[in-house]
Amino acid sequence: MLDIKLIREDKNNIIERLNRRGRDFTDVIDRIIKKDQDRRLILIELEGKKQQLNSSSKEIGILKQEGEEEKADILKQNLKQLSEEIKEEDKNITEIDQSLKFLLLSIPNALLLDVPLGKSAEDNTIIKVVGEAKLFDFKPKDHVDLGEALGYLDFDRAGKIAGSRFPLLMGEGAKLERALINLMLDLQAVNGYTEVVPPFLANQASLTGTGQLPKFEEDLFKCRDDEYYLIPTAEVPLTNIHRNEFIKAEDLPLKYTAYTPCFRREAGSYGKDTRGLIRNHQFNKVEIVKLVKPQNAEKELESLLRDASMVLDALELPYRVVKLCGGDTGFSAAKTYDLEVWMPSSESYREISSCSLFTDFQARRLNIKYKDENKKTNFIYTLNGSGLAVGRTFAAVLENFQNAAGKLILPEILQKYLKN
RNA sequence: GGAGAGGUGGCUGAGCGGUUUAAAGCGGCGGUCUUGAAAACCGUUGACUGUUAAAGGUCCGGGGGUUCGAAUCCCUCCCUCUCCGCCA
Repeated sequence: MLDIKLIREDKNNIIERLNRRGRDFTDVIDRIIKKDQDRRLILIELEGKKQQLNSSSKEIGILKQEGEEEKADILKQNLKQLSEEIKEEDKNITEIDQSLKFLLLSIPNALLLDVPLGKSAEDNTIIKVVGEAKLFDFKPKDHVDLGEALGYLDFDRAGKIAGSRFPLLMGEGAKLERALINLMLDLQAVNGYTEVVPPFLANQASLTGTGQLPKFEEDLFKCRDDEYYLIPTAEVPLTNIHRNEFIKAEDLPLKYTAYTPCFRREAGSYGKDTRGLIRNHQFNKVEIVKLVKPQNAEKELESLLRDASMVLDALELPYRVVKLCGGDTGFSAAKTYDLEVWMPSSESYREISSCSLFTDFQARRLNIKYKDENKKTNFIYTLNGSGLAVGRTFAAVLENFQNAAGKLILPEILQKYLKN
C-alpha cells in the first residue's frame, strides 16, 4: 500500500514511478486525492462536534456529582441530537475510509527509478550470464519424456488423482525432489536464514498483507467452508510472521527460509506451459524472506539475489540474471531480479527464481514497524526470493544432466544428497 | 464438539459507566553520583491522525448495540489458556 501522505505531497513523483509499469495511473491517483480531500473536510467538522459532545458529557458528570440533577437532565436532552448527528457522520466517514482503503490496496507499488521501462518480459535487461548454455551433440529430451522414461514422473496418474497440472513423483524422482529441498534449505541456513515450517493455509488478512488480496483472488485456491486460502508461496506465511509487530532495530535484519508446497489456480494461463513441471497447480518451493531497515534496502536485494544464485551455482546449472522492466514487475514489488535457468530442450532460459524488494509496500499493509536511529517509528522494508522453485529445478536438472543414453549424470553435490 | 477462564501501551499488569488526558512496575531515553561502570536516586517515555508548533480527534482483540458519556454494560465474531470428548 502506498503512503497517502506521499500521494498528497509528491503526487507527480508517485505517478511517474507507477507509470513505469506501462499504463497511466493519473486518473486513479486523482480520484484518491479527491476522496482524501473530501474526507478531511468532513473530518474537521465531525471532530469539532465530537469535541463539543465530549466536553458537555464531562460537564454532566460533574453536575451529577454536585447533585445538580435538573441541570444535568436539561443538558442531556440537548445533547441527544448532537450525538445522533455524530453517529450519522461517523458512518459516512467509515464508508469513505473503506473505499479509500480499497482504492489504495488496489494500487501497485511505485517502482524504483532504475527499473527499466518496458511492457513485457522481452524488455527485461540481462544483467549477467553464468555458465555455458549447454549444447548437446544429440537431441536432448525434455524433462517430461526423460522423467517418464526413468520412472521419475507420472503425469497420467497424477491426472487420475487430481487433474491436469499436478505432478506425481515416484521412487528415485521423489527422492531427487527431496534431495533438492534439503540442499536448498541447507544452503540458506549457511546464508543465515532461520528455517521455518509455516502453515500452508493462510487467512485473508495475511494474503492482503503481502498483496495477493484483494486484487488477485482468482489466482488462489480458497476453502469452501472456511476463510482460508492455500498459500501460493511461502512468502505469505513468512512475511506475515511479524504482522502487527514492533521490531527492535537491533533485531534487524530478520531472515527466514521455508520449504512449502505452493498452490496456484493459474487462471488465465490456459494452454500455457501445459506440459510438465513448469506451470502446475501445486509445486514445491524454498523461499527466502528478509525484513530489513530501509537504508539497507538496495544492498539487501543484491545479497538476496546472491543467496538465491548460490543454489544454481552449487547445482552447476547455467543461468542468467535479468532485471525486470516496469511492465513485468509484480504488483507489490518496487524492483525485481529474475534468475532464469537454461533449459536445453527448448534452448531457452526459464524463470526459476524471482528476487524482489517491496520497500514499505507490504510492511504498511502488514503494520510492521521499528524505531529508527532518531527514535522515530517507521515501517520496515521487506524482500523475498525463491531459493528456488523446486519443480523447475527438478526439470532443469533432468534436462541439463542427461546423456545420449537417456541416463542422468548428476553433479557430485546432488549425488551426495541422494545418498543421505 | 462440550464446560470454564482470559485478550489493556515495547513487555508485565491495575482499572469493571463520568477529573482515566489508562495506575503501577519492567524495559528504553536523559540526568545526578562515580576515575569509569554497576547500584541507587531524580526526570522522561504508548500508537495513529492533525499542526510551523499546539489545540483537537481516534485507539484498551475485530465488528455491532445501549447511553449525554463505554476499557468498563449487552450482542456477535476471532484468538489464547485450562478441563472433558474425539483424533494423527
